[in-house]
Formats: sequence, structure tokens, C-alpha cells
Amino acid sequence: MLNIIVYQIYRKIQPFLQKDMTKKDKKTEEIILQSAEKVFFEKGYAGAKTTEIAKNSGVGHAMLHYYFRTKENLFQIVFERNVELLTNSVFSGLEKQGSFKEIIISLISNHFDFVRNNPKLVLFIINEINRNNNNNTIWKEVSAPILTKVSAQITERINKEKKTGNIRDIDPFNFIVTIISLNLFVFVAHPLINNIKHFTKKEYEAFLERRKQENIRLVLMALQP
Amino acid sequence: MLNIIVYQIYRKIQPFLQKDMTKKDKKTEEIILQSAEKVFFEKGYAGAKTTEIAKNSGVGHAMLHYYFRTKENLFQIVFERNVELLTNSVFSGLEKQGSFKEIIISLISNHFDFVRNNPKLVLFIINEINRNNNNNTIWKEVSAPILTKVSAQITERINKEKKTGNIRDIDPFNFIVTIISLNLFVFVAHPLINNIKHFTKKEYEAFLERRKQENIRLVLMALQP
DNA sequence: ATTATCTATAGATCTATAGATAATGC
DNA sequence: ATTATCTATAGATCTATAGATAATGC
Repeated sequence: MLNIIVYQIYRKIQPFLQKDMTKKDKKTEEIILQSAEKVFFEKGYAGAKTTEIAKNSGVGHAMLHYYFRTKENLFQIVFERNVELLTNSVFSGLEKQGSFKEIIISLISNHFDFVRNNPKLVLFIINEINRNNNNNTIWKEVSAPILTKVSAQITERINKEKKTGNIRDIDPFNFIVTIISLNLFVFVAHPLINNIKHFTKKEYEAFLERRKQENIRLVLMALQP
Repeated sequence: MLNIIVYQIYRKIQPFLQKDMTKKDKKTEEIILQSAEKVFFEKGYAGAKTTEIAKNSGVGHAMLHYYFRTKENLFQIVFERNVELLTNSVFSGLEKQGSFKEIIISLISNHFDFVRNNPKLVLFIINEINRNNNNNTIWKEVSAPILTKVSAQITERINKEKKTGNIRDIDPFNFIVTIISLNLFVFVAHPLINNIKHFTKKEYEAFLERRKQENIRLVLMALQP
């Protein structure tokens, strides 16, 4: 009898206890997370069912709640992970040293490759920001400081180049919007595009590679005086 | 007793009967449709609840099923309506007569204006094609014939221009992808953009107008030899 | 002793229908 | 007589938890 009461108290506080993350623990937890990411990416928050996520993980459904308590909790972890990934991807190209042109090329190229490797990520984030204002706040808090910094760096370089007369009088924000429009849209609108052309996998790969070169070319042209 | 049986039979076959569409009828039906469109656009199929659609319409919840039988039915009507709208929007610019450059400008401009007036439409269609293969089929059936025609027209004009040397050797499909990437992305990614800049309504309008001009400029530049 | 896992199910939510009643048109 | 509408609720689906048992680590 006492056993049962102690057990029930334990059950109540257990989720709040810091876990040890033994090897086995980490594995199941991570498997559920990956399954959750997959299902959330494909169906969005409302369309994703915890039963499906669990079935996908190959563990009992109760495990999902044991590790993450609620669907909302699980979602938040997936969402934040990916907001950070996306935000940081903008950075990777900027760290290169070199001429303005070289930096722009590496920025576009790295960013394009990141999205190519995570083709469902952008649409997922856009949808979830639209759905829930709290996600919007997370996006702002995580991405704003980094994007502001990146934006400032690009603006500074653009203004410097303007003075030398190497590039035209372009608005930095519009310049950035051009880059992300060209880089992201093919992945966001993948079904629209793949339905017009019926690409095989290889053809699609080739199309993306051409697309990347085309984007670099277009953006550099946009800079010309 | 007999009355009840007759009534029950009537209830069964009623939904399949062609309706007369009296004035009153049309009104309620259309109100529900509009409410459904609004909610489906905002929350997608899974996130939209028939109770919310009904509440939004100001009629009893049962009315929704009375007119449309199922959520799926109601959705299909909204979806097909909007696939047709989007597909036809591509056309409106092409009908103009004039030089190649003029046609391209009117195409981009009309298309951009259409999406500006229906900012949530594209994201809705992309998501629903992703979600359900049947929607994908509808998209293909409705849009393919029209888009193929438009694509062929553009290709023909491009090839003609190539011979005169007025434009560079550009791949027509990539050219079209460039146009729709630039035109659609700002609307699809509206929350991402509006979170970086905190535009007022007026500022946002001005941004969109600049964006349209920028897109025209970029596309014309992309054509230059 | 502690942690991980399973089965069964409570409780909430959502779609759809039953059945009754009100409104409309001939 | 026909059509439109309402209230109440059945039935399905989904999230979350209870309670028991198995696996793990000290």
C-alpha cells in the first residue's frame, strides 16, 4: 500500500527530475525525436499524431509521453533545433575571407547546399510560425540577433563597394530577399515544380545544381552598376 | 410511423439530389465556403476544425454537413477553386500583345499582383499537395494543360529572341522558375520577412511595390546576353 | 533501487448524424 | 410539401495517464 503511494508520487515528480541520460535512455529518446521530426516535417503539428510518431519509433506509445510528457513539448524541441540550424546556415558562408564577390558566392552556395540537405525544413518553420504565435516568438528570439548581425555585415560590405563604384546602388534588404527567394523557393515549392517536369532523381539533382549556378549568376548580375 | 420512414429515406438521398439553389440556400452555402476557405488557409486541413468553420459562419454546426456532407468534400471544393485561380493567374499576363520584353513585364507584373491579392493561396496549395496525393493529382490535372501551354509559348518566344541575339542562351524552364521564385517567395515566407523588418502596413505595401519592380529588373537582366 | 517499457484505458476533442422544428414557396 | 435550421448525441480518433512488469546498474 505504501509502495503504491510512493510510486505514485514518484510518477508525478519523475518528469521534472533531471535525467541521467544513460546510453539506453539517450538512444530511445533520440529515436523518438528523429521520428517526431520526420512526422512533423511531413504533416505539420496538427496533422502529426503521437501514435504515428511512436509507431515510427518502434517503441510503445507510452514512451513518447514518458520522455517528453506532451506532444507540445516534443514539438518545441524539434522546432527550436531546426530554427537554430536554419539561422546558423546563413552564417557559414559569411565567415570566408576574400573579395565581396567571393563572399557572396560562398554565401549563396553554402546556403543553397544547406537547404538542399534539409529540403523540408524551411516549409516546416514557415508553417509553424504561421500557426502559433509562440513559435513566432521563438523564431524572433533565436534568429533576430544572428540575422541582424549578418545583415549588418552585408550592408557594410555593400556600402563599401558602392563607394568604389563596383556595384550599383542596391538596397541591402532587397538584396538579401533576392538571395533567399531564389535559394529557398525551389525547395519550398518542390511539388509544384516536380509536377510540371517529371524529373527522375538524377535529373532533379542536375536541375538543382544548375539552379545553384543560375542563382549565383543572377545575384551577381543584380549587383552590376 | 410511415412518415418517419419516408423522412429517413429522404435524409439518406437528400445529399445526392441536385439542389435548386434558391437565394437563401446559396447564401448560407457560400458563407460556409468562405469561412472554410479562411480557416483552411490559416490552419491547413488537419488544423481546421469543422466546428470552427461553422462558428465562423454564424450558422449551426449541422449546416456544414447538411450542405457539404463531409469535411473532405468541403475541402475539395475550396482546393479546386483555388488551384484554378492560381493556374489561370499565370495566363492573364501572357495575353497581351507586344514585344518580348513587354510581354515578360506584363507577365511578372500581373502574376505578382494576383499573389499580392491572394497572399495565403500559394502556401495553402503547396501544403495540401504535400499532404495528400489526391490533391497532387487534382493539381496536375487542372494545372498541367494550362502550364504546359504557357510554357510552350514562352519557350517559343525565347527561342525566337535567341536567334536575333537579343537575349542570352537561357533555359526556358529555369527562366520560369526564376520568375515564380522571385514573385512567390515574399508571400510564402511572409512571417520570416516581417519578423526581420518590423514593417507597418504602409511600409510593407511600399516594400512589395519595390519588390515587384526589382523582380522585373532582375528577370530582364537575366535575359541579357 | 532505479529506470525503461508495455498494455489498458480514461478523458478530451472532433466529425457526422438523428430527430425535431422553423421557414419558405407553390 | 419542401427546404433550412437547431439541439443533442453517437462514434471515431487522439492525447495522456495508470498501473504492472521487465531491464539495468550499483
